[in-house]
Amino acid sequence: MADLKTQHLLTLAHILSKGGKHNFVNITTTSLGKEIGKSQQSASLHLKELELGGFIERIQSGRKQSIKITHKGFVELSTLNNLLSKLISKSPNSLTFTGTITSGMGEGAYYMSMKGYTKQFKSKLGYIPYPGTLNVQIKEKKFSEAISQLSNYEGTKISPFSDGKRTFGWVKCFKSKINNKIDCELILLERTHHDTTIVEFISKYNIRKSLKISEKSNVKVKISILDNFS
Amino acid sequence: MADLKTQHLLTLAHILSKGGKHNFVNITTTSLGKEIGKSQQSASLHLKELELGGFIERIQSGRKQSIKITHKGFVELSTLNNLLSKLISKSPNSLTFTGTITSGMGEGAYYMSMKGYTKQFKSKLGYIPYPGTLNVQIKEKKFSEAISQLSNYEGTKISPFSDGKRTFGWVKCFKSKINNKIDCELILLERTHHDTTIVEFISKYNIRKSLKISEKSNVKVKISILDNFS
DNA sequence: ATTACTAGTTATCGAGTAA
DNA sequence: TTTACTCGATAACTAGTAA
Repeated sequence: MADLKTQHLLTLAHILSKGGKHNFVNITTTSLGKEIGKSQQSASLHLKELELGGFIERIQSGRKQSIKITHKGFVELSTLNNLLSKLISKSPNSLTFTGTITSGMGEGAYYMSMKGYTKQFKSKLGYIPYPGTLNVQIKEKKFSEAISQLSNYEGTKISPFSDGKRTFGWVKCFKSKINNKIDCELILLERTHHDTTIVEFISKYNIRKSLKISEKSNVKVKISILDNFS
Repeated sequence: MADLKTQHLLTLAHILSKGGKHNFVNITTTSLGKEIGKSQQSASLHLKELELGGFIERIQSGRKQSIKITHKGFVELSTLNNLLSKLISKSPNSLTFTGTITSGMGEGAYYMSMKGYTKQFKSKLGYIPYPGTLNVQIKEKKFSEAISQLSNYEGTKISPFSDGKRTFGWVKCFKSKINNKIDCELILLERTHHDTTIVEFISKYNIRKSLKISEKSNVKVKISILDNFS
C-alpha cells in the first residue's frame, strides 16, 4: 500500500482534530477544503486517496459521510511526530567555529568595564569579567554568516543603562568555550558596526594567559545557544 | 514571504538531521535527493525555494554548498511539531456508541466462567466477573466499523490456557463504562465469529440489575483505548 | 565530482457540473 | 445541500545536459 503523501498530512491532522481517532466524525469536503486551504474538489480527492491508502475509513450514507482515522493512519502521524520531535530535541544547540586571535581593540573592551555593565555581569553571569575583551577573527564566511544569525536567539540579556549624560545599549551574552577549556561569553552589542568577522569574548579569566595563546593563534570556539520557545 | 510548502518538509528535516540548526553543513543535492526520495534536480529546486522563502541559508563555494537552517526555518518546524504533538496527545482515547441490550447468549458467557480465565481476571482486572456477559446490539454501521478496529489496540491481555483436553484462546479487555455509571470491560475473544454488531461485556456487578435495564433498553457505552507505542 | 538550467512528463489542483 | 466526476491549468518532478 502506498505511503502517506506529505500533501495529505494536513488533511489527516484535521480529521484527528475533529475527534476522528476512534470515532467516525462528520466532515464535509467543503469544510475540509476550507480548513486545509484547498478547494472542495481537492478535499474530496484527498479523502479518496487516504481511503485507498488505508489511512482513513469512510462510511457514506446518502450524500453525507463519516470519517475515522485507521490505526495505520494514526501510526503514520505518530511516527512522523516522533521523528520530528527527536530531530528537534536532539539537534545540538551549539555553534562551532575556528578563528585567530587578533589584537585590534574590540569596540566593547572599554565599555564592558563600566559599572553599569559590570554590576549586571556579576549578578547575571556570576562574575566580573577580566578587563578587556578577547577578539577572534573569523576567516570562513560560513562561520561569520552563522554568527550573524545569533541575534535571533536570546542569550543572557544585559540591560541598557544611563550614566546621566548618555545611554549605553544592551549586551547579549552567549555561553562559550574556547579550545575546549576556557569558559567565557561571546558578546553581541546593541550598538556595533555589524562586522561579524570579528567576535568579542569576555571571561572571568585572562584568556590569553590561561591558554598561553598570542596574536594569530588559532582557536576553536563553541557557542551554546538556548531556544526561547516551548 | 511565502509559507513553507509541505513538500519541503522532509528536505528541511533532513538538513536539521545533518546538524544544520546552527552550523553550515555540507549537503549535496544528489544525497539530499536520495534521502527525500526525489531526484537530484528536485532537491536542487527545493533548496532554491527554501532559500527564497528564508527557511535556509546557503553558501556556495565553487560547486559545493553549505547549508544552514535559519531561525525562521527552525521555528516553522517547531510550530508544526508542536501542533502535531498536541493533536496526538489531546485526541481522546475513547470510543463512544449507543446500542440496545440483547439477550442472545453471548458466546463468551460460558467460557468466561472457566477457572483459567477467572484466575487471570482476578489478577489483571482486580475482580472475578459476575457470571454471564452483557450483550449489546449495535445498530449503526459506523459504530460496528469503529469497534472492529479495536483489535489493533492492546487492551488488557488475558492469556490462552489449556485444560489438558483443549486450549482456550486469548481475551482482550477494554475498560468501559455503560450509561456513565457502571464500570465494566468490553471483551474481544480470539475465537469468535467476528460479528461486530454484538459486543460483550463483563463486570464485577450484575449490570442489568445495577442499571435496572432490561431487554431492548438503550445503553450508551464509552470504551477506553490505550496506545501501545511511545 | 558538483549545481542547476531547459524541456518534457506526471501529479495536483480548481472550475464546471452531474447526481 | 451533499460528493465526486471530467477536463483544462498549473505545479512538481525527472531526464538530459551544460558549466
